[in-house]
Amino acid sequence: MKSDELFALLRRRGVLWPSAEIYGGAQGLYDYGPLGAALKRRVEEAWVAWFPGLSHDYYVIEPAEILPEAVVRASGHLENFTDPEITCEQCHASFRAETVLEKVRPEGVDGLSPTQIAEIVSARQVRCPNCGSAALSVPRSFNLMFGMDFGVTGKERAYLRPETAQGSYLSFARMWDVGRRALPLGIAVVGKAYRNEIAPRQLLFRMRAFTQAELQIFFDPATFPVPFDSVRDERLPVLRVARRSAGEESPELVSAGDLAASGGLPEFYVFHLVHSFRFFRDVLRYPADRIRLFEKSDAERAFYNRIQFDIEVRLESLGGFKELGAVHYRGDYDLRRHSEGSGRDLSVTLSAGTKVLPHVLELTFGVDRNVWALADVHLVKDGERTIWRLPPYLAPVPVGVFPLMAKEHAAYALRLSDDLESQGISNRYDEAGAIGRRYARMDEVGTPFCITVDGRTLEEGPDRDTVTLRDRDTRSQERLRVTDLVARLRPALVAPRPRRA
RNA sequence: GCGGGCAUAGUGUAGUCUGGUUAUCACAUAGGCUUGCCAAGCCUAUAACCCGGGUUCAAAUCCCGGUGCCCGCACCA
Repeated sequence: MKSDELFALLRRRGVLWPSAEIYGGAQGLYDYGPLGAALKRRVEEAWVAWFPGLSHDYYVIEPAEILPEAVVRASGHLENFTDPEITCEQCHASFRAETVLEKVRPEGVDGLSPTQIAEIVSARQVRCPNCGSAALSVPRSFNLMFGMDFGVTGKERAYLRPETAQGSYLSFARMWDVGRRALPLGIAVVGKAYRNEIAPRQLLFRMRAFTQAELQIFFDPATFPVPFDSVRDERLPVLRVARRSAGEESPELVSAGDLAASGGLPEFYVFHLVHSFRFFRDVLRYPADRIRLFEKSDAERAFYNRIQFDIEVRLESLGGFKELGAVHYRGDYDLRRHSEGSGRDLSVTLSAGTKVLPHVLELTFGVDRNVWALADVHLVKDGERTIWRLPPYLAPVPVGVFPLMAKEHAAYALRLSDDLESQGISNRYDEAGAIGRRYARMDEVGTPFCITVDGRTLEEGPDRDTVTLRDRDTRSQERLRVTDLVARLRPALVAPRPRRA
């Protein structure tokens, strides 16, 4: 489905719509409706079960969304989260200052003010890379963070967090004591991050307020033991830098063992890459042949990342592979910067007596992007019917309960709906229209199971208190006792989780 | 940010060029009749010209500004 059509469907069904619509909308902001909010919540729950579920020493916290200026100065966001831009007055093309100046100033423009950049442009007679004109504008400096006054004096500055990870770094010292004073230690955050994007576009793929799920694993660089044998034979669809520079865009299947042995990647990194891949393939159920692990080159990744693979999924609506998650080996950059910035030594003493500044492995996941991808991948047309083949444990409404005939079976069906709800089976009751139309409605919102109360349910005899259970994907029906429903449904509604190391 | 295109019920649309009756049609939604396990049929109802200004006797239609969406460029620590 193209993105327009998909978005129209999601709007109509109450999954998602533009924010502040009655005022004409606000760029880069979207609201989730009932179905979208429920779906997003289930995706977050599945993520928490899977990633923080990898170890007893991984914790989920909820840090503040507002960062004092000192924090973003230390993290580098204040100076680096900006893009000095130069615009050509002649042809109206615009470029990063760094690009325009790369010949006359190969060391880059970090730390230069817009005025200094303008002076270099005029002194060196730099011309537009596009049309050759000398009519280049003074660069604007634009910080991608939302800043605000903080406190009553208005003198203090603070910023909405541009990524959730900072909260984990800030909490590390406290968590070292709350946890077992051992490495590895994992700190996960699921929450909003904010970026004042220049050109928000492609719906949920570049928003100004978006939800990230990130696990920061702090570890001793000398040793990060992982049960590597449990993943050694997994074959991963990787697209490495060497293969990319040969012009290839399709991934090749390489075993985890080979990636570590001859591929030059540490075992702990490959281990977590496998678990990330499995989450996308086995939990979100994106088809394996639509997933690729895209290695970022030195030039492409942030300077502090030592290894970076983006997890990409091919989306029909957006016409190509899109980044939905990533695995970053960030080294000791974060704790070192915050040690320097705060004056507090964040290195720790291990039980063996050695003192180390932990390194960070970051597993990051874009929640909103995956909500969109789950629609793109699993929402399919079958003739006249539209079916959202979501994994059952992600379905916003997992169960529908219908009376075959409203007049005769409604009372029983309503009671059944209530009973299921109180036993933790979330469901929707519907008696409007023909039964086939109700099934179709539920197919479209991804409900995997529909229960129908009919004449046999109410009759005396062997079928008393039995109902039909209809499957969304096969459309097959089975007849079973009402008392067996919960045991039958519950296992399908629990997201998978890995075995703990 | 730049350039181009577009904006009509919940959704998709006709009408705009060439200003003029009660703004077209389909689907969806709600109610009724009928039917009773996969979007059936009939009747009825709800519901729209993105926002602001201008031109005109008269604006969905022409002009200006804004907002939003799409495409390309640029950007995405």
